Amino acid sequence: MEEYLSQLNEAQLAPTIHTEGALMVIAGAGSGKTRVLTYRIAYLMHKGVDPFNILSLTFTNKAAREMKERIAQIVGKSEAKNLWMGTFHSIFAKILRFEADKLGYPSNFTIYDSQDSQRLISSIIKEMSLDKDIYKFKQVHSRISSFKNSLITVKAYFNNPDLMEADAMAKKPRIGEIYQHYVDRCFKAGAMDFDDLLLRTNELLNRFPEVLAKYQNRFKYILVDEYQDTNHSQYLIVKALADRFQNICVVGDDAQSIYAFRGANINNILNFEKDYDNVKTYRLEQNYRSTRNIVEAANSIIDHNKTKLDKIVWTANDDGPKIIVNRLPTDGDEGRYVASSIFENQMTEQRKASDFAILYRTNAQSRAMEDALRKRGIKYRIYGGLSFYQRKEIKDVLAYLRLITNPKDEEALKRVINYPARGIGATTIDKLVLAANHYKCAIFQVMEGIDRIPELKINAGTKTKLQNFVNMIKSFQVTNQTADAFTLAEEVTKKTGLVQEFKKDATPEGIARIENVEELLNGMRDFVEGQKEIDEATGSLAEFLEDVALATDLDKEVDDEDRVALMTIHLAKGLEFPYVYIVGMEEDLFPSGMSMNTRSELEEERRLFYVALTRAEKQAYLTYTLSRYRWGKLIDAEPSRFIEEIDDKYLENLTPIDSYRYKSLINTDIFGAVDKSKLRQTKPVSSTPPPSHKPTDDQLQKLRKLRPISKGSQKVDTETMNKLVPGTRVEHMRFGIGQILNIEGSGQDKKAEIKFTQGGIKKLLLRFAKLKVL
DNA sequence: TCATTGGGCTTTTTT
DNA sequence: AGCCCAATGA
Repeated sequence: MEEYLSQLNEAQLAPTIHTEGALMVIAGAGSGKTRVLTYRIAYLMHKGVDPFNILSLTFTNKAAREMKERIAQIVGKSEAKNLWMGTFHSIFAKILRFEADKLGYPSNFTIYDSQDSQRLISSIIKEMSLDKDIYKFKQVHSRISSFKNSLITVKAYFNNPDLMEADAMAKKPRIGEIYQHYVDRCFKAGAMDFDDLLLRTNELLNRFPEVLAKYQNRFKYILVDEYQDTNHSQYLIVKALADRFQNICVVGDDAQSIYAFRGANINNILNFEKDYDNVKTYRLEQNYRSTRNIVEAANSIIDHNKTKLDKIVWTANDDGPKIIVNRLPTDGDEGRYVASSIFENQMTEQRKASDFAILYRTNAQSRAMEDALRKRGIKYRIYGGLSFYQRKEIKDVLAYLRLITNPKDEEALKRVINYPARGIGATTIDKLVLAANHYKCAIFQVMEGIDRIPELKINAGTKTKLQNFVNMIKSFQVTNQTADAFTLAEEVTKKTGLVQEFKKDATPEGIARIENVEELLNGMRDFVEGQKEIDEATGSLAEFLEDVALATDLDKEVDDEDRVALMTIHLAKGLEFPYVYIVGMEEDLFPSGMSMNTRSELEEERRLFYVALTRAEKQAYLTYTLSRYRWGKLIDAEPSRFIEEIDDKYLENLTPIDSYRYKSLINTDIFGAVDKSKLRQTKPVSSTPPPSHKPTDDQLQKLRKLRPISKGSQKVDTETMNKLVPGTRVEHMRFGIGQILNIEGSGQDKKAEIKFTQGGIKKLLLRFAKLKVL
């Protein structure tokens, strides 16, 4: 047996060497699933499987890179580099580039990021003269995105009366038309958005049996990490590719499913056993990462969820310190507390800055943390938020580069055609767009043939300006034939006047902008150098742009500087830190006010909390405030229900509970009044205590049986609930005024279907919806 | 056509 | 409080 396999425990070894057939690995937090995936691939290769035949889909590019490095250490670099390993988006973007002509796309198609998509949708809404207050571009985008992720094409949409009716009821009857225009415009621009990378892959595999066969035969072994976060579109791709050999291994943890909001379907993992023949399921339940206190506290949280797979996470680690809970007056104080606590731990425990992470629910919370850390002189790095490649100045440079590789790219064109200002104004652009729509071609093509379209009525001066622009781009295209990406980019920033434009601004921000552009150019130089080492890569501009489009903030190489990490909980998935501070543990923030209306949304927030807590190896801190700045205003806050849900024995409260402030929405009746007699009622009923050492199989069986499925502990005043009958007019905090159409379910699960004057029909769980009878 | 200003909107999370 | 966009005047 290979030496590396001895590093695995029994539970990890079994799925690692089970190479044939379909298997599912349910892996608790910190149970070593990455190790299983890595060694499994190494093992396959040792058994003689060609790396070309292995497809491994990961959640981030960083995870892929790290796994590849690890595998390279075991099987050798030259073998490992042939593995197909990456995110769904990056792997299938490569395949789509190769097969693009079959779908009528150019192989150098652009990838639109969310901002590009939203700008395009915005302009479509404007061109259709629709009310932008009703058709909000972000909402429309997310609606279209969800269609695409469910494989609902424009045609399918118009064939589905339910969907159309739902949009009509929401006062947005023209969503379908917007969708139609959006798809057409993307296609015409030679652009795919993020969702297209999956949708078009499905199209490719469905429409072309020979292509399907080719990739089925190629990918004899398929591995999917974070399977619980795959959406329907991804699910179908995997299913199609695995169909022939059925050598598929999916790894996931239903308790860490946190992407339902972008279409992830938890049923993919819950139903895996039905999808393939003879599925073998393995469980990794021993946590190696965290102290027992943290593991058990996390278990006590997830116990509140109804929908979950049977799984008991335990650890042999020490108890460790309790989770510290602290209440602070404001968000500023919260930041100062966290900063000084980090400072203290650094001193007393001799810890590096990189041993600490501050996790929050929303990016907006980072500011208070930053300020405090900066004042204390603690180095930090913020991940996510406005990522490097989303900054305006970077996008400006990239837009020129995009336009050079794909002149049809409409969003890139509109971004730079008059930046820096060259006298091509909105009127002219509108005319061009109109003509492009009319002739069903790209704007750039209209500009090239401007002399042949006299009806445009563009005056001679403007015409010259347009021609100069076209010629400039064309000359860059010539350069692109011979020069590498870095050389070209340098020329572009100079000749377009971008550099001069940026230099006009001498403010600190302006200087930072120039530095960012320099950093981008340096990054391109590194890229060109790096690509020379890879066989298939050409170091072309197109390749660089693809990497950039699909890069996440986590992927960016950083100097090895020792810094505290600040990020959202979503971004922290898969990472671990000795010390973790989870800040903003307040109702309406975490759980988010947007996610408290249905049980499933609330359960997702709870899983998010579970993810946050299980990032901690040694010590976790939870903080909340009494009031915090939101939307520029100081507003009152109350502690998150999630704090209450953890059994007290795992917590050390630095600020004992002040009973009148400590009210949770659960205890608030539907009229908003607080029933003080019920204040402490939601303390978790002590369930079967989690085992403190490795349980025997017998014990595990028993625990699984005893495990309560639902708590159903909150009582709601039935009398007030009974007032809510169909026809009642009610007011909701967020959705405004509406009328109850229907009531369903009973007791704790009673739901009302409500038609709101604005925002359409919503189904709300009465226990959580703060409804006022009118 | 361009620059400035004021108003409105934002905050859920991301490939 | 900050960002983006639209309206306004030069």
